[in-house]
Amino acid sequence: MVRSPCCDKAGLKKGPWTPEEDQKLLAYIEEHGHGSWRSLPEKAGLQRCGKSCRLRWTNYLRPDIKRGKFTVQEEQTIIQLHALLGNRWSAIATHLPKRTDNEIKNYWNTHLKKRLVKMGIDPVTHKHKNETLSSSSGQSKNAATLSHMAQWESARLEAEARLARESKLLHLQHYQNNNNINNNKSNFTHKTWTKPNGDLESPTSTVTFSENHPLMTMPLGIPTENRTPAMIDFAVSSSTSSDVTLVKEHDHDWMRQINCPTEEIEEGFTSLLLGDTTAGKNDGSGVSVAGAESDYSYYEDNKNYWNSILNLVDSSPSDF
DNA sequence: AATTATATCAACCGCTGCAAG
DNA sequence: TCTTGCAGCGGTTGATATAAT
Repeated sequence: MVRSPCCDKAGLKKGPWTPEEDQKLLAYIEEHGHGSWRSLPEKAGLQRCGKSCRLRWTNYLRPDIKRGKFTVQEEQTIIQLHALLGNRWSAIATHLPKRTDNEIKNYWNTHLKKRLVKMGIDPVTHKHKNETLSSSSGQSKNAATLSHMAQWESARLEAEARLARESKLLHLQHYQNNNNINNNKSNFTHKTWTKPNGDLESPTSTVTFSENHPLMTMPLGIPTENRTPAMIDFAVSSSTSSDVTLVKEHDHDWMRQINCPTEEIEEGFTSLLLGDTTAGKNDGSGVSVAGAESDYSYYEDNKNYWNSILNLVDSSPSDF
């Protein structure tokens, strides 16, 4: 199916947005919500295609966007999630709710990727270059495990995205209903970007609806004895929750390096990916188990492990 | 001060997935 | 089941800013 790009339409402006255009777009969305992006430009009096308007809104004008320098913690989160998810920027962005996928992508390409390369780490595989060459059987096994984990994680994200879409639809209906009843401009931000409980919500976030669905109902309060150190540390890296204290309960080498200087972070994460038993001591976390268990239990452990991690992240929205 | 190289990031392009008809 | 239209995603481009020579 071949369609000509919407922006090919004669008379439509391209390129940088002017303050006047920004104002028109903002004013329209504040008044009516964006509705159909396709029809928005005409209604808003803009000589732009809907796609351009959507991009301008989601990447720049949205009121809940955090701009400026990335914090070390944000960098760490991006690196960790990139190792898990690859170039799935929107998925990564859901864990950094105030950052846009475009911003994260740019930051990765201009800063983080280069930094990893400088350190001799392949930014695609997150492995040390020299380690990539030597592939022992143990490493192959870990690579296979990682692949299982990635597949599982991928399926989970899809389910999560689906749920988010459904929730968003409901939310939009809620907004529209409210808007019909009380078209009060000053309430815009609240009506559009907040959950019923009043918490801020990113329009692109898929992680803020967990309480509404059994798939995401694993509470933050996983019994301490059932948390793996990696789970705990990952949660710590993603939030400022009370889990912080738990780090002290587990003397674990891997993600604890989150709190170390940046140069050491990737080292630690790469160790995880490689299943480096020296860096990621096997303490039952399922991450760097050495050969004794069957592949099946291996898979099951990891499945539970990642489920726990993602649920922990889900239930502790980042707040940088 | 002028020129060139490099870095940054907003915006565009083309593709994919999904939903509705 | 197929077609169509739309939103969203990821890769890429190009304008601008900054640093180096």
